Amino acid sequence: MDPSPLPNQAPAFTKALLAWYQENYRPLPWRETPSLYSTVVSEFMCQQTQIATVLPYFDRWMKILPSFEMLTIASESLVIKLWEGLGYYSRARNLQKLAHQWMAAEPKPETAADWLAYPGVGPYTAAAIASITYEEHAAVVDGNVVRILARLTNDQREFSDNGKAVKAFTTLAGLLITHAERPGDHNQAMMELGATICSKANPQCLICPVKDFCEGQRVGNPAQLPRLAKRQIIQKRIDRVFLIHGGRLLIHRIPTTAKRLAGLCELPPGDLLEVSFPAELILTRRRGIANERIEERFLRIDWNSKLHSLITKDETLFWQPLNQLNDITLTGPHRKWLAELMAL
DNA sequence: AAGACGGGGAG
DNA sequence: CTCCCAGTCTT
Repeated sequence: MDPSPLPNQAPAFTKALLAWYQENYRPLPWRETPSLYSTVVSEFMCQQTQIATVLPYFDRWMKILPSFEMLTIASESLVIKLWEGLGYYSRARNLQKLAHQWMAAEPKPETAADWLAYPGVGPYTAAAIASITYEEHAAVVDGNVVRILARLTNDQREFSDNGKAVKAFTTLAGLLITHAERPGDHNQAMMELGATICSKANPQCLICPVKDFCEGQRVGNPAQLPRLAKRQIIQKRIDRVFLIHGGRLLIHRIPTTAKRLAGLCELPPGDLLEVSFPAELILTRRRGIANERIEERFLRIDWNSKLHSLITKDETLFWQPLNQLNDITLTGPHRKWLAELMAL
């Protein structure tokens, strides 16, 4: 006899899930002394970023900017500096805008619908804030939840992208949280389950607290779900210059009007300085950006008068003293690779 | 409905 | 090396 459909078992499901969560949750810093502010900050940082990466950033941020009010007072350059290396810098700018809006708001936003109007807050973050801080029965639907629900229902559909999958499981996620005693913990438990037990690779079905509700586990291959189409990877290559002159390093400040990394600093692109071979190739590094695969080649060039005129003419190029490199905000990889370049 | 947005950890 | 993660915004 087939088991009852999952929605009919929602009360028992959330009960089992919460019981497991209470005994097994990781003591993350934003769970120690929860507040609206710490919840908002952690949710912004965790967008598209793994928890382990976020931890040191979160701790430093909360020490320096412990409240919405402090965040509104801070300079944008400090905010970006604290975000250096996390990526998706619009999150940091949106977070500061949000702080300003929240300070001015009266009455204060509480529901997910209220929060959805704030910059940088989409369906996921709105539900997270409303459930964790205000115990609203709003379900988060992210990659973790999609994976869990696809396996629970043994859903074999193939989704062309993550957005489609999220939409497909939003209704079910909402049904499951309806009867949750503590909606905030229910949502966090779903994410915790996805991060630890119902992981993408090698799910630990034997110790899963909701395996009795899982059609995927009952029928066959939960590890194969969900079925998501993979995206094409684009290959790129860029040459950059590593030039030190008079105790200063040549830096390129990305225009604030740029689409990506606006306002941040980087090692100057070679084409900006009209660098041509032969130049001394001193380091090659690769990195991924979204669906791009970028190879960066670093060239050592010598200072000359032609460069001087180019640099003087271009306002995005400037000299930064070597002992003041921490005063500028570099892109994450360049911050890291600069140490290697200096050692050469 | 697509594409853009950054970076790093895991396997 | 490849994959993809506590998504959102723009076009």
